Amino acid sequence: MNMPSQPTFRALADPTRRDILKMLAAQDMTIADVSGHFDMTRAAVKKHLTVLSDGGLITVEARGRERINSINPQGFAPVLSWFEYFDGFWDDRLSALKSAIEKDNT
Amino acid sequence: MNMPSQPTFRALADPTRRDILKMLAAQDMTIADVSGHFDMTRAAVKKHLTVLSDGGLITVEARGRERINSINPQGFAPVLSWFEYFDGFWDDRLSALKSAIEKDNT
DNA sequence: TTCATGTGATACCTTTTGGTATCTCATTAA
DNA sequence: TTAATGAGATACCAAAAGGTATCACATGAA
Repeated sequence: MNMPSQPTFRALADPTRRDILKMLAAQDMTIADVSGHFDMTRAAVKKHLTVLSDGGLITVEARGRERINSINPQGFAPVLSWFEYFDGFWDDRLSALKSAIEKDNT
Repeated sequence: MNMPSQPTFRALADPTRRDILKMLAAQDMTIADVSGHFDMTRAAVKKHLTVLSDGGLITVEARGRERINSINPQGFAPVLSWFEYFDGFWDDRLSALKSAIEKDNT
């Protein structure tokens, strides 16, 4: 029943795709919308969107001749559950990790 | 002050490297130790360890002619803090996400 | 209908990536 | 001192990844 997590990790590995996810978190966008924010061809953006879709991180819905790309929160589950594996080993180190996150966000 | 997160995301993108991290979570290991668990050359494993080190996910300490590889919990901070960006957008969807994680772990 | 627009799909190119083979160096044991 | 052992470094290779260029197709507006 577990989704394979590899396509999701792979989708997150590229900085352009992570930027796209941030944009889609703010609002749904067509491919043309997304392309307008990057210095690359629409075809390249389309490829990134396909990878994101394969990773389950976005969903695509047709509306007329447009394709609405939306972020899919559930798609993050495989990654987050993978991280949870380590919780058991970090009983005492976990607080150090959390403070590290605080610093990183400063 | 922010560490660049790209090397970390990149390090996590490979399934072999994620397996190595799980092994190192259980116990520190030399390169030979890690290599014993995979059907690939020591040189290939060494490359993976270098990528993990570049991503800040492990630390390496010399002990005699051996190199002890240890997991570095703080190294996960850039990734976890990246995920936190989305929390603001998922105020209401967050519960759906969490239940999705539960399912994924079943 | 006619034409512009949003998208899909394919071929092609360059760089990166994951892997092997091989040689060398440093350290430890005999 | 002399092996044997653990590891680093380099060259090399095939496949995957990120990108462009280009053509085809469906939909909406005039």
